[in-house]
Amino acid sequence: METAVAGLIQIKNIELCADYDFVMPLEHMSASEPSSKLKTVKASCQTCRLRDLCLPIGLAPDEIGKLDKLINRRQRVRTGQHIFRAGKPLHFLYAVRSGFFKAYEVSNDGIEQINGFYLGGELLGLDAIGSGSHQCSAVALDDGEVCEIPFDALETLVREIPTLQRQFHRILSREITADHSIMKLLGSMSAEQKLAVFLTSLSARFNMLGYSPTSLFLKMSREEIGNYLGLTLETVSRTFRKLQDDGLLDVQRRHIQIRDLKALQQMTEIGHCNH
Amino acid sequence: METAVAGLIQIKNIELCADYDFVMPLEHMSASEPSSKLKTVKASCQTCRLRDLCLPIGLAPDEIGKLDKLINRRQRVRTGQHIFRAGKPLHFLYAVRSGFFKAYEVSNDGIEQINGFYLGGELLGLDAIGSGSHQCSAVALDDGEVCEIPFDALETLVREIPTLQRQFHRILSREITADHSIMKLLGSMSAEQKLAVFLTSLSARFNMLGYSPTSLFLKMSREEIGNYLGLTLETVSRTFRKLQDDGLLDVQRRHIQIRDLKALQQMTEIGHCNH
DNA sequence: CGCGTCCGTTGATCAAAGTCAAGGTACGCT
DNA sequence: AGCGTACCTTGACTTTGATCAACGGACGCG
Repeated sequence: METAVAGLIQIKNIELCADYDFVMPLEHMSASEPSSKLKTVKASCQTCRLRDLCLPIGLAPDEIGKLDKLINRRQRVRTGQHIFRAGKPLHFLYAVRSGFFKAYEVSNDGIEQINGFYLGGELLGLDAIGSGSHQCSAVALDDGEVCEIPFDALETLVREIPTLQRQFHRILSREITADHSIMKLLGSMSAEQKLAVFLTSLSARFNMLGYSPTSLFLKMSREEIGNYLGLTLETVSRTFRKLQDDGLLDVQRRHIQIRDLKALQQMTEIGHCNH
Repeated sequence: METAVAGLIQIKNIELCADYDFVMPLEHMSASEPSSKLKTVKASCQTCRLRDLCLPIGLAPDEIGKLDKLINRRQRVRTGQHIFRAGKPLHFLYAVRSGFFKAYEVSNDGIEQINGFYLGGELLGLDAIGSGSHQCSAVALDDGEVCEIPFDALETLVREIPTLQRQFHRILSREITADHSIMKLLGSMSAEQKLAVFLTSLSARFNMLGYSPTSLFLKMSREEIGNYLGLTLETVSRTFRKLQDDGLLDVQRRHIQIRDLKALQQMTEIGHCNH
């Protein structure tokens, strides 16, 4: 459990990046977001430690410079704050620099549906491009930072820099393939498999960001996990228990210690699906 | 039931478009596809009746001309033929001109997962952009035609024509939002709701193409519907029965006559979801 | 420090959909 | 025409996970 806590701290540390001055704190989200106190700083892909995971992959230094000029600011976001809301016009895409975000929709019957969780290096707001307004809302489940990318300017730059264009298309396409995996999960996996996929996916993403792949601190509740995986919160809880009893995990509420990552990954593949 | 058959015939008619000469029949898919006899013709967006649904939306006539130059051919595809296979490198995207297509993946445990069904005006192969090779296979469930769009050339043209760029990005983004709807469906709807969504979606798409929104001829088996919706084929069959007993449908195997579209659409929204 | 709230756990019960099995129907092929 | 196969339907039974309910621990706040 001490290690789990260490994992947590590590996750939080990603946002520490010394070489930027804070520009004046700014009330960004006006009336509709009374609790917002988003600090903004000049963003820089040049020195961002996520530049090999994010939009700038493969860009030459001068091209990254152009991209930097376009991304005017980096925003600090506190837990519980929204970066955008469903229905609002699309002005920016948001690149996650640090923290942990949830994208969700609320249907007119008032039921929430979580579309995904987003970590460092991932892009939020792509589903808004089709209609020009955000389909989902995005909220921080942990303190973090996002880079604000003006969409129109990005499209213009994308026309100038083929490598950037290619990368942008890749990102859009990968969002599609990721959704296809989730569709497979939702349509044909048992509760146990779903949770195994969920954990191994988180594990891999944390690992990519340089954190422990086995010591996870979950930023979301059991209910949110269940919502995302098509399960009830009780089933999520019981399934965590089951995986713990089988010796695959140590579960201490939101601190998850993966004891047997191999076995978890195998559960992901093996076809004891239903249909 | 006669009307259902009429619907079917109508669907097939879309591929009749008199003003193109058939170029020589061509063995397109070489060794791996022994049954292929794909005839190809010069494609033309200019005169395509789907130009307001497809990639050329909003383009000026001269811009459509440029797009035409790039899309070198239109291919006839017979029922059961593949247009591409998972694992093959991405050379082309395919715009459906007519017919009915299924995109699916087979995981290494041999289980098929259907990602979607594609009708006229829709684009196949978008999930290949991320990795550069096709993630899924695409097969015709009915005779039809597809336009072959060289992806590299498309990216180049997209850089030249902002309107085309915008439209391409919209299409990619809409694929994402469509997948999100399916995720919601898979994660939180009852069998009855799933089928209602499935039918109303098909109905709307047929309608958009100019066909009857109430008289559907399904090109896929119960098993394929179930696979897509996260149900077994038996449940699909029973649920069709239930909807028929409730007076919403007439079901004659694959001929579906929608008796109460309004009611079907309402089932789609109402929140007797589970979690 | 003590209280209240939120979140997670656990148990008992129930229902929806999966599984297994047995026909039935349409359609293509010889 | 007759046969065979693939697909669909229907029934009986089982199972997984949802639902309802009670409780317990952690944390924040007065």
